[in-house]
Formats: sequence, C-alpha cells, structure tokens
Amino acid sequence: MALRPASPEGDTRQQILQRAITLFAGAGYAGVSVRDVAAQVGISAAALYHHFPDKQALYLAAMEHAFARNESGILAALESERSPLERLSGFVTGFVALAAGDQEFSKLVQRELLDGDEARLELLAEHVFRHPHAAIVALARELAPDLDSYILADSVIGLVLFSFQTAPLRRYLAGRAGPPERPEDIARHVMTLLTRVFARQDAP
Amino acid sequence: MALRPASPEGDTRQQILQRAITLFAGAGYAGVSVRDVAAQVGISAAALYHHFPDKQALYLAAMEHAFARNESGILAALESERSPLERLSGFVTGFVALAAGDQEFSKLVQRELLDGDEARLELLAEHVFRHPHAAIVALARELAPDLDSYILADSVIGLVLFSFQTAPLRRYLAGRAGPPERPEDIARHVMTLLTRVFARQDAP
DNA sequence: GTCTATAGCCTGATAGAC
DNA sequence: GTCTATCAGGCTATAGAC
Repeated sequence: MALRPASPEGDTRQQILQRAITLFAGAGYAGVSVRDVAAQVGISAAALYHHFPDKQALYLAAMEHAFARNESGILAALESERSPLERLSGFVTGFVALAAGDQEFSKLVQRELLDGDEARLELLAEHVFRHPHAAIVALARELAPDLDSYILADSVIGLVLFSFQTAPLRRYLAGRAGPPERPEDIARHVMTLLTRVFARQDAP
Repeated sequence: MALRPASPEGDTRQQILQRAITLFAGAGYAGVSVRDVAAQVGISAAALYHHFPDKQALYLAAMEHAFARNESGILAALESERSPLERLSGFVTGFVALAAGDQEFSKLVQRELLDGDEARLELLAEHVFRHPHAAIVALARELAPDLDSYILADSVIGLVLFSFQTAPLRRYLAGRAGPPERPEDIARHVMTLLTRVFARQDAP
C-alpha cells in the first residue's frame, strides 16, 4: 500500500478528488455540478461516472479525503510530554497553521456544520475532532478543574477557527488598516487570552 | 410610514421575504429555487417575478430584511451607562439570546461569511456588526488597554457565535450526555472566561 | 397581481462505440 | 477508461391572457 507509485487508474481518481475538494469548498454541494468537476480534471462527465457511482458518493469521498489528509497533523503537538500549558500552546500553534495552510479544509468544515447530515457530521467528528477534542478536554481539566472542561475545549477550538471564519468581514470593520493578521499573530493572541483564563489567581 | 397597516401589495412581498429567509438559511442560495420560494408562499414563480426582478435581487432583499430585523436588539445593552463589565455582560447575554432566538439569522451570517461577495459582506458589516463591534472595541480598550482591542472584540463575538455553530457537532463528541446547553449556560460560560481575561492581575 | 404556457439552458445520469 | 450523444427533468426568466 505504501510502495506502488500512483497506479494509472488511481491517479485520475486522486485528481478528481483533489479538484472536487477545491470546488466544493468554494461553492458548496449545490453550487458545483458534476460537469464542473470533470471539466477541471479535463475529462467528460461520463468518464467521471466511471470512478464514482453518483454525485453524493463523489462528495462523500472528497470529504473523507480532505479530512484524512489533516488527521495526523493536529495530533502531534498534543502527544508530547511537556507541561499542560506548553502542550496547549503547541496545539494552538499547530491548529492555526492547519487552518491557515489548508483553507479548503476550514471551509469544508464550515459547510458541513451548516449542511451536513448525520452521517457526514459523524465522519467529521470521528476523523477530525474526536481525538484532539478529547485531548483538549483532558488538558482543560488539568488547567482549570473548576470550569466545565467540555465547553472550555469548544472555546479553545472556537477562538482559533473563528479568526479565520470572520477574516472576509474584517476588511469592512473599522480600525484595521494593514494586511490581515499572520497566523503567528492569531496563535499568539489566542494564547494570550488562554494564559489569562488559565492563570491561577493567587491573589484575592 | 408607521401607521398604514400592511397594504395588500406589501403583504405578499413581506410573505415572500419571510419564506425566502427560511429557505435560504436552510439550504443556501444555490440550494433554493425561485419555484421553492413561490410554492411556500402559495403563488406561482411568475407571480414572484412581479415583486422582484430576479433571484439575486430577491436574495439581497431577504438578507436586508433578515439583518434589519436584528439591527436594534443587540445595541440596547451596550448603550446603558453602567460599568464596562456590566455592559459587556449585557451584550453577551443579548447576543446569545439573539443567536438562540433567530437561528435563521445565525445561519445566514455563516453562509455570507462563506459565499458573500463584496457588496453583501459590506451590507452585513454595516447593518449587523459595525456598530456593536465598535462598541465592543471601545469596551475592550477600557477593560484591557494592554491587549489588541480589535482582535479582542472579534474573540468576544466569536466565543458566542461558535457555541451555536458547533452545536450540531457536539452530539458526536464524547462527554455530553444530556440535552444541548441552554442559552443562559452559554452566556454564563462566556462571561466566566471573559471575566478571567479582563481581571486585573494585582498579584505577581 | 396572478395565472398558464413556454423558451432556452443546465442538471444528474445512462447507452453504447472505441 | 474515455468519449459523444442523449434523455428526462429542473432551472431562471419571459409572454400574454385574465
């Protein structure tokens, strides 16, 4: 499974999935036609139907592909043996880099949150969020035992993702002159906030 | 403009807008046909074209209507003369209530963030976010002069909205047995976090 | 202001040749 | 595995009667 270097048939299939991810991320399921995807690959719609039985199956396979290619990345930072706050910082940095580097992924997640049926939401939870979410819940329990760890974990993820979701709007809200924030800026800001949240209040 | 009680023509137009908001929020621009909207109102598609020149104009009018009906609500809490932290709490409570009470509105905002062109994003910024955003920026500057007020304001809004965006996914993430959180729970949690962020660290 | 009818195009999907 | 050709149906939008 690891060696064979892109068998000829699998190559077209991979290319279809890649183009489909880009198009679906940009315009959503209803906004993309099978012909659109085929045209991007450079084949006819009929040829695409040789690789996937129907549009729904193509969409689902594209989701699985997009989610799987990001599955491992998020976890690395959480697995280390450093202090809780350092592990949290590692996760935030890695998650910001992921969201910034693969914006198609971020958009697909957003679209699934809006339109995903039960099966696709479970796929998203399983492949993308289940493991890191559990790790952050544990982390939150260590860092702030007095708060609800589950809601806290959601907030950590939310602080990162929301920065990217609202990026298109930020241009129209006053006060921001220069270019959009760099990923490092976002990660640093989120950690500034979280450090304050998790700081033990030793004083009154 | 205030007295005339629903002139006969305006009534159909209002009904079209109302149904369009519901449908567009549920399935997006590409996922809803003009026939769908007309059928919901109980008229033919041709009749709908008497009220709006084309589908794009119908969509834009629906957005304006959905945004306008929420314009005033968010602001009330921010205008009072209480302490900064009380005003923040008032905003969070009001904003959570808005997002929970009008989920069509929340969905439309999400969809616009994904698919909105420049004109519609500016509409969204102007009618929905500009004024409260500016107020929260000012609030953030009062509460934490050492942090970036703009990013901080985004985070406040993000903490609230993200709780609702991820609600469909939460069902598939471990640890949550009971029913989804009530709006009051979300508001209280967000304020718990923000109170910690804004607490002046008097001790080392 | 609403209807029926229809033009012209795009859609998902299939048949059959190569 | 890919093509051309095609089908049946849905789409936006318009024409014209009432």
